[in-house]
Order: sequence, then C-alpha cells, then structure tokens
Amino acid sequence: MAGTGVAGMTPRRATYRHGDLRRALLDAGTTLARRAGPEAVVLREATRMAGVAPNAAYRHFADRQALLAAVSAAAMAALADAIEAELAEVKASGPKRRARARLRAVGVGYVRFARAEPGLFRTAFSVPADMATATDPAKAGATSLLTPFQLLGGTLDELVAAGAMPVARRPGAEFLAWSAVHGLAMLLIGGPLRAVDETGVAAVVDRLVGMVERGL
Amino acid sequence: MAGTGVAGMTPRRATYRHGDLRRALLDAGTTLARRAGPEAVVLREATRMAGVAPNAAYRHFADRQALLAAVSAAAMAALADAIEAELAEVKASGPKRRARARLRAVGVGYVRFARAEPGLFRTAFSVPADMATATDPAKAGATSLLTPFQLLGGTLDELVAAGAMPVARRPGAEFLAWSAVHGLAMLLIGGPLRAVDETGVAAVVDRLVGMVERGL
DNA sequence: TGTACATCAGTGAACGCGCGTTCACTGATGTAC
DNA sequence: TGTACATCAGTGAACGCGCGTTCACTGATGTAC
Repeated sequence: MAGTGVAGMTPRRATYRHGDLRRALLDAGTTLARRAGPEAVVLREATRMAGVAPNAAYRHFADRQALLAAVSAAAMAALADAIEAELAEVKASGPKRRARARLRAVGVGYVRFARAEPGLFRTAFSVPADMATATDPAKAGATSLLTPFQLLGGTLDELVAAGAMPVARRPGAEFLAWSAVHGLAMLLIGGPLRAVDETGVAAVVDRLVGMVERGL
Repeated sequence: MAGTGVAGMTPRRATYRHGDLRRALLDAGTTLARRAGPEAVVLREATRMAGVAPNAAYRHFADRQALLAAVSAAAMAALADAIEAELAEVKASGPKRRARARLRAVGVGYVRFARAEPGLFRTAFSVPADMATATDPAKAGATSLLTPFQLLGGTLDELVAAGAMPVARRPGAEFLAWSAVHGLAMLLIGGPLRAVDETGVAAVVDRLVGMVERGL
C-alpha cells in the first residue's frame, strides 16, 4: 500500500498512475448509487468516471460485486453519520427528556437521510450485511464507528438507564424500533407518503416515535 | 379480446396460436420473480418459458417495464390473498378480542408471506404503485379485491368500532402500523433476524403488534 | 550520487453474452356473404 | 353449408448495446547495491 508519497487529491493525473484509484472508484460508485440506486453501480461506468481503463478496477476490487459491497458499506456509514449529526443537535436536558429526544433524533436522522438520499439509502440495504457490525469507517469514507442499528440500540440503552423504559422490555427492542423507523422510511421514499413535505415528515416521525416509545 | 373460444388451459399448443399468452407470460414472470426478485423478470426468459418467440410478448405488453408492472401487481395481490387467508382463520369472539386478533392476523399474514416468498414480496414493492388502489384482481390472477394496505386499514377501523382504539388516533394510523409490519418483514428477509425460525417469527410479530396496539 | 532491477498499477484490445426491441412476414381464426 | 376475406397473434431474423471479465503488455515507481 502506502500510496504515491504525498498523493492526496489528484485532480488530473500527471502520469498514468492514478494515485488512489480505489478511493476514486468508491467515490464514482457512490455517485452512481446516489443517482439511481444499487443497480446503477456499474463497474465500467465507475472506471470511466475515474478516467481509467475498465480492467484497472480489478487491481482494487475482485469483481463488480465487491465494488458494490464497498459502496453499500459506504452508504451505510453515511447513514450512520447523518444520524450522529442529528444526535449531536440534541439540546434537551434532564435524563428522561434527553433520552427521549435522542431516540427521536435517531428516527429523524434515519428518515431524513432516506428522503434526501434515496439512492444511497437503497444501496445501503441492497447487500445483505450484518447490520450490527460496522465496516472500517476509514475504508467506507465516513467517520462513524457504529452502524445505524447500533446507534439505535444505544439510545434505547439510554432510555432504560434514564428510567424511561422498563429493563424487562429492553431485550430485542431495537428490532421493533428499527422495524418501525425503517418501514416509515420506505413509505416516505416510494410509498403513499412520498409526496409529503418536510414538515409533514417531521410530524409523522414524531407520531411514529411516540408510538414506539409508548408501545415498548 | 374474448380469447379463443373454450381456451382455458392449453398444455401444449396444437397450433402456433398460444391460447392465452398474456397469462402465460404473467405466470412465467411471476415464476422468475419468485425465484430471484424483480431484476429476474426478464422478457426474453419469460417468452422462452412460454415457448414463444421473444417478440411475441409485444402483442401483450408494451415493453419489459409493462410486464414487470403486471407481475408486481400480481405479487401484491398474492400478498393480499395471504393476508385474507390469515384473516379467515381468526376464531376469536367478542368485539375487542376479535378486532385485536384480526389486526394480528394481518401482521402475521404479511410477515409470513414475506418470508415464504421473498422474491414476490420484493417484486410487489419494486414498482412505485399506489398502495391504496388494487389492480383488477382477475388480471393479477388473484382473488382479493383489496390491497394489503386496505386490509390493514379495515382492521384498524374494526378496532375503533370495537372501542379498542380511540377514534382520535385513527386518522393516519395505517401508515404507522404498516411501517412497523413492513419494516419487520424486511428485517426477517435480509436483516439480522433472517435466521430466526417460525416460532421465533410468531413471537416477534406478536410483540410488534403489541407495540403497535399499545402505541396507537 | 548513480545505476540496475523488481514490482505492480495501469493499458489496450478483445471475448462472449444476453438483453430489449424493431422489421417484414405468415398463416390460423372467426365472420360476412 | 360453402367460400372469400380481414384480422391480428404469432414467426424468424436481425440490430446495436453495454456489460463483466480475461489476456498479454508496459512503463513509472521505490529500493538495493
């Protein structure tokens, strides 16, 4: 590895050596996924965007599937980042209030990302992956060390710790909460709620998170 | 239209006229979708299975997309049928108990179908469609007159009528309930719960439906 | 500091594939006389 | 009841396409002497 010394950004290749083709292909693949979802992650197109011969990709990815898996992991990491950003905005104080606000933030971040980046969102879930294990965030080009699923689990733990949720209800609760939030995201992307505006989204997310809290 | 007189089942063509190619292509497409989801619905393959030249499909479908849309509608109708079958099994008496059992039946039928037929399930939701409008059930090759979404809405109405749910909560409740059930189905198809067995599924569905009821 | 060399990231050309779709056609069917 | 005819569901051949992937190669790089 180690790259070409300084490397960093290589706006236009001086030599035919690329500098960081792996990253460039991952970025290109991500752009394609963003535009039109996982099916749009086409190996030849990614190499075209990177300004490289088609077969050059095989130095960095075993095959098309491997590229797609990497893009998918990056998309999942981007979703985690979006949720963390939403969590960072939470101002509420007082253990219970704060824990509830953070649970809500996870839901809002999740759904907002799905709406803002439906292509990436679909790509993140297009590859059957262990949702409870984060990919190396450096490789995925993101900062979060946790998966969206793990972030959700964390806020549920906080809810229990704050006494806002019975301990007995905790085991497995992330599956129920995740189901609700993910399903809502789907509804807002391609379903009957796809035309709802931003404030409508906030309202329905609030209602859903309320249902989850009360229901758990 | 009207077909070739008697027609019905045409096991092997006596003449080069097929008899009911539209239906044969729809069935072939459904078989493909069942095996490997929407991407597997390939026009040429469907014609091959129907024992017909590739271009013959264009007498019945405008293009590949139209075939896929028809297969998708059939898959959605099959999901509705599965739910209705589950509803028909409900024995509980007493308005509240019965309404609750029927809500649960919708959830169980939904999730069971997703697990038993993941390819069809994915195909049903692969085409952005109005979930609240059923396709002509005859064309789709199913018996249900309602969409899964409408069936869910119906059980929520029953819940209200039985006094098991406040009227004020009813508007929009189907979106929340649908989110939860659909999300759970996804979790059970490709997510961390994909390895759970049949009794585990029943348990988690019960818990989820409990959460929805309480939360609404 | 200069030179020889191994490494390996990229090139260029080609492959076979199956796809969706279009064309001009053919011949079985049902209908009008 | 028999014949002529219009209809239109199917045929057969072909198209251009872009895909993923393999091959033998080349030449810039960093390293050992």
